[in-house]
Amino acid sequence: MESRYNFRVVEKKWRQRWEESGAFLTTEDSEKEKFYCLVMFPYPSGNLHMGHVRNYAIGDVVARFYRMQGYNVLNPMGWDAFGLPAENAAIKNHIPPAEWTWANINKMREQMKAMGLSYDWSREVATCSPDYYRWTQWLFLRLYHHGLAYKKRQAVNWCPSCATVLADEQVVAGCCERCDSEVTKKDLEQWFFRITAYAERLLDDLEKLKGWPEKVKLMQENWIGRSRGVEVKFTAENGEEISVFTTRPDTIFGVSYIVLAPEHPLVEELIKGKAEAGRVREFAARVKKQSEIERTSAEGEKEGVFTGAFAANPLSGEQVPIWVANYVLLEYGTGAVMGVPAHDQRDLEFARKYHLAVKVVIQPLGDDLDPAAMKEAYAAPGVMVNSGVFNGLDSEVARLKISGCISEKGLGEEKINYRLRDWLISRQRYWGAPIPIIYCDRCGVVPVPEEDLPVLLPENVAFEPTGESPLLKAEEFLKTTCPRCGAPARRDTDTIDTFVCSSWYFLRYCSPGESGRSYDLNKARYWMPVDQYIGGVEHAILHLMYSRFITKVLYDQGLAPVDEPFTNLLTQGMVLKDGAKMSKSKGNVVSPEEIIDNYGADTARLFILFAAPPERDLEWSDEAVDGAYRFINRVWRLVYHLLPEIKGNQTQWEAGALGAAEKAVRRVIHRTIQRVGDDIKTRFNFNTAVSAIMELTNALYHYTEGTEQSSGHSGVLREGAAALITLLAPFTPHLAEELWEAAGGEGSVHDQRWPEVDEEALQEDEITIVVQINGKVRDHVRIPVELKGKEMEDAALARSRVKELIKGKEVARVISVPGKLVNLVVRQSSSKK
RNA sequence: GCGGGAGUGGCGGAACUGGCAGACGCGCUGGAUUUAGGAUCCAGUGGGUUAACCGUAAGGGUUCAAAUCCCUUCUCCCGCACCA
Repeated sequence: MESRYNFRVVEKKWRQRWEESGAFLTTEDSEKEKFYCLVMFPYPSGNLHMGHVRNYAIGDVVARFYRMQGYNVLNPMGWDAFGLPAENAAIKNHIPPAEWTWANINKMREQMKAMGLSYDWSREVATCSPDYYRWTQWLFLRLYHHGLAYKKRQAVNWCPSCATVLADEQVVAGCCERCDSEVTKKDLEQWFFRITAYAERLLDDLEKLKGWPEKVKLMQENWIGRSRGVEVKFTAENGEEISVFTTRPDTIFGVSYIVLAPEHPLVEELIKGKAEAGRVREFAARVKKQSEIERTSAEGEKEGVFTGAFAANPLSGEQVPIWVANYVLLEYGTGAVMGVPAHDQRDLEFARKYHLAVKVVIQPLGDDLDPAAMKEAYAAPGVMVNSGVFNGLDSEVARLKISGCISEKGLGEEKINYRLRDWLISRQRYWGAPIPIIYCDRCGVVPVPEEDLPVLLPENVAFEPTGESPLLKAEEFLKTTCPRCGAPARRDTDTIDTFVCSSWYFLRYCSPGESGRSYDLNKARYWMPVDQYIGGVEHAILHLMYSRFITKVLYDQGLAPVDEPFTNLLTQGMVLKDGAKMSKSKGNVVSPEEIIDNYGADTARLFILFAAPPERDLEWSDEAVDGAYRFINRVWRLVYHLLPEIKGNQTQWEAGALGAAEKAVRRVIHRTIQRVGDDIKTRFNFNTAVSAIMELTNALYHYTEGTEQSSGHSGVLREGAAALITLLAPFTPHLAEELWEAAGGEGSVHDQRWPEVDEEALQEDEITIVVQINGKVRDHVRIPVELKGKEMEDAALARSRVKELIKGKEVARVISVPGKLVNLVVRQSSSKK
């Protein structure tokens, strides 16, 4: 063993050995309990960034830890390899997307390997490989055949820069999630997945996900957005029925107008022949042109026009004017709402602006609302007024009664609405899995038969900077024959949203080599669900909800062994530098390659795990990296100096015969074993786990330097060194492996069992407790551990310092907490005494 | 606006069920070693007139005891954004 640690040599040596020995290859083993540890696979941009390093370092600690706990651990890695950057590179540099992507994959795989991650590389998958996307296409067909994939024409989100459509989830604040350009609307015929059919289950099953952060569940809950209410039919003067959705049927007598979305199909009927027709059409045209942002921004001015038509309130019979306004969305509910200005803030604002009636139908207790003076709508419960037979009722009661009354009389029905929309999965891009659909003039839409999959992406295509998908011009791809009638037909030129590719990869990892099926259900049954999933919060809605949806669909068809894919979820924070996310434009990027070159993978891993708990953002610090590096060298030196004591030494000791210093060290050793295990397993607090290991290192240093040798000395050192090395193994695997070998350990440190806590070693005879006077710490006292109540109190009162401080005072009360403290509550003694 | 999270030394962060605030690390100060620097080792390091006291965003409360529980306010971060 060298006296100085040479990470370059050592890290390389062990990576080679692990690879040669297949140390991390995994197979199903019914004897062992499985643990599926998964980090979100990356898009192969070609370069690992610090966020990746953090993600994989965390995952690797978890995987290695559970392996040492005796679990059969699946820890795979792969590539979310379809996507726009490959196409952009093709346009810019004339490199085919496949070539570019595979080159990046090879580069990133090397970078990952340099981190010393314990992946089973034999299970690697890439979504752009035909062996994989064949099954993504198969998945599409499964949905298609079950009525869960359908095509429809509608105004969809269009990103002009990516020249493709986007799902609602991929539009962030009116901009493209990927490139930030402003999203516009385009009328197109597109493929959708009927995720709304699963809205209720996606919502209800959130409850099953005990191991998910509340925050993520809440985000999904809000996104799905369930609301219970009633659809009520108002009748227009021309006899047309207008359905409106409301969650507040109790306010129905307060309706003073009806509003339709400008795109509502009934608008044209209503304005036919009316003087207002021109103005309404003009208004509707203008609103449609508004971008998503203008239209939906909260501060946006509510605007509307009167249609000239009226409708009858189904309960009161009252005639109310029908308006068209920009704040009503066609896609939600029925695309029409009832306006109740007195009890809804938006309606009040609208009513004030256009001088519409305000009618109070719910009075707060002990107050009297004045409709003419109201500045804020009253949305809380109260007593019903101006509501016919419902007057005097509590509004909460009235809500149910009115709702019941409406459905009984056939005026409408109770309904649950979701904000979740169907998932638009068509993309007008080349670099994705082609949608396996054929259009035949005779047969119409024909799915590609499963045995004809994959529909291969043509490789001989030209990329031009027009933004148009090259598939549109790929004649040999386009032209095909109808599988049903054999007539000439053409293929769908769109590709499948890459989020579909990534919503089943965790199943593919269970049996990645399968060529005759998407995956082996028995193997999936063994491995699924993922026990620990780790990734960024940015996927809280998109990827995580899509994966849940796809898993449920497969489950319902008997194809997946579970209906929720991820048991536990850890969402890691970002890596920041100078308080901001690392980005090229800010020039605050720290390259993982450089850090690994200069300090080694173990240092990089240790720093990142130590600097902050995983859910929180992590501030990069060059100095702290030095600190991690120093610690690693400190451990090396410690073991180097202990080598003569520990190597080949088999001295045993009688526990009772140990000296006080030896007992103290053993206590630290076993407390550390306990703390590190707890921190990893129950709290993911790798930072405190590392700090505990640092304390152990310090304790061993102090023990070797400051103590005379006594009984059990070498044995205790050996125990301490072994614990230190094994506890470090998940964090700094190369260092641990080298030290393990140097210290004469058998086999690989990563095959060792996690050390057991010796409860006896934790026992203390004497402890220090705190003595408080009136809640302030005034003294400490050593007492036998088992002392309680009165005895503790006596020990405290026996202290001279305590005596001094309470002299002439009366002890009114004593609180003693065994093992912790004694608190004496004193006051000036009364003169009567 | 609604929903969620956070606020602790010079810095990153500890403090698990209310029980010694600041573990561990960085930085800093002093010392040892060294021709020197670096590296290493040891000691110290919340403020404070060095001892009372004050200190966990601010103010109030509950309690023998509050970073931790309750109320009010402020700041920052994240998500949703007219969802009827």
